[in-house]
Amino acid sequence: MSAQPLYEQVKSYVTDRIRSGAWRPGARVLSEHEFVRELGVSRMTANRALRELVTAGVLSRVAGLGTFVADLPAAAQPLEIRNVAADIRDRGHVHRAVPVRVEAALAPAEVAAHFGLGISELKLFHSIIVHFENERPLEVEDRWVNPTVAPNYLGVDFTRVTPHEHLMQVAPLERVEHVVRAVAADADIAEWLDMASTAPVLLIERTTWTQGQPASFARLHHAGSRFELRGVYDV
Amino acid sequence: MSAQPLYEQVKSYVTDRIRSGAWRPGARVLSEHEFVRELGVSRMTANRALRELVTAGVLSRVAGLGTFVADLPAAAQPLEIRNVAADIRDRGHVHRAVPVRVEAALAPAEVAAHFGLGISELKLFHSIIVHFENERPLEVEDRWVNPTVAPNYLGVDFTRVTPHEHLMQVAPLERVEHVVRAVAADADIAEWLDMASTAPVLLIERTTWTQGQPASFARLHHAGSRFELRGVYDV
DNA sequence: TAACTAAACCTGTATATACAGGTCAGGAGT
DNA sequence: ACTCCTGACCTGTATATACAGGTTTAGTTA
Repeated sequence: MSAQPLYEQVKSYVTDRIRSGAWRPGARVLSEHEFVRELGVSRMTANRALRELVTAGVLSRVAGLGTFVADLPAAAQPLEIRNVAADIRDRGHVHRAVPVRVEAALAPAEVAAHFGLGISELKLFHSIIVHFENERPLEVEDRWVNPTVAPNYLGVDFTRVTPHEHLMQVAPLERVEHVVRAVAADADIAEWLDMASTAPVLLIERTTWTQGQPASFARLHHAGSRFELRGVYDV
Repeated sequence: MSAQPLYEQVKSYVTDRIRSGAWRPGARVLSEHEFVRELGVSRMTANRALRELVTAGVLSRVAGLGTFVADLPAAAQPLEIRNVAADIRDRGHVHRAVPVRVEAALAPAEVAAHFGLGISELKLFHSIIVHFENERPLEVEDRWVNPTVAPNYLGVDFTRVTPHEHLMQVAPLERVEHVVRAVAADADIAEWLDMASTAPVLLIERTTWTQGQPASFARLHHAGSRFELRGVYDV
């Protein structure tokens, strides 16, 4: 029929009016039955359009009351954390990974805490890998891995497979948590990232769980001058 | 009938198998007709469940081929940027905003660029506000505002209304862009945030558009030791 | 052998219908 | 004046049905 599906046209009908200011936050939008009368679509089509705008955060609905423009469209803006290796290749640049350390080691207390361990005798797998973009260091990946989840971790060739890719292969991902902070580089990080000591570093801490147990805890250090996170929110 | 809607049960049926590892990334999941036969639901119910898992990034579908477990469930992990004032109050703490500067001024070149202006004669509105959490400075909000969008900006009492709240009131939000970086504090920021000069700062740059034109460009400086972004991804 | 075709799948969209249950206003009864 | 009930309207879920169009395989034809 037309270029766009009907339910997308209904969504545009709503978002156009929100963007133009005709419908302001908190205002009531048409009911499903009103869309049926006004636009000549079926209720199920109107329902799908409105439901999808709810999951997108644009509208909010109360059964029995009506549908409303969401109060705070900017309350929580999403940002994207992406895979570094894929990111570099997407930019058309050359990615190279250099393993600095691959070992079994006792985790320091603050790392052990992420695995739900106390001061433990258990050795974890530990890897430090420097990721280069066109031969400039971009990220230092300092990762601790639960040996029961990835028993062959120490034997992986990390110049060809990233730790994340290996973990995804051996165990299904169940939950990922990220914390982003700005910190000062310590001596090691500064050297690996080829920058002045105490220079600002964008640190992403990523904890992953699989089948109910912590699988991996990674600290991703990025040179502040060479790395940024981006996010765009439309409508 | 049961506690959970049918389509949610179908979603759980799928995510349970993905979490357990029975269905791995790239694997084919049941077709809609197979769900009808296996689970005794209608095709529309199966369709809704699978469609919602696609928008959640868990599955991917190809018309004519089938439905598959998404290859990279961790390809792009969402992070949340939230409203500072609301964030502080959500933690049960006291928020106080102190306007340091509210003026009309010529924008420096790198700010003017965000408004699509060259080296311009046009004065923009400019505000610098320090946000305190329990009397400790948490964020310095350095914002430039398009006067045509918010003509009364300079008259707002920023101890009571945040600039963001005022902008939301006078103009509908159309697009928001964020860039997150780690930078070293300059002398002013360090003083306002009560920390050592050149200490690491988590900088969020937020540009907003309304009705096709740039409305506001804000630099949100956060003490690295006191601020973090968090995001959790499940299933 | 190579090219075309038909059948059997698949997802994507759109509709009519049905029932459940939440919310509110107004009227009936105490 | 107050309570209760009912009816109108709302969203939420579930189904059967229909048609369009993509993909693959098998079979047929040139």
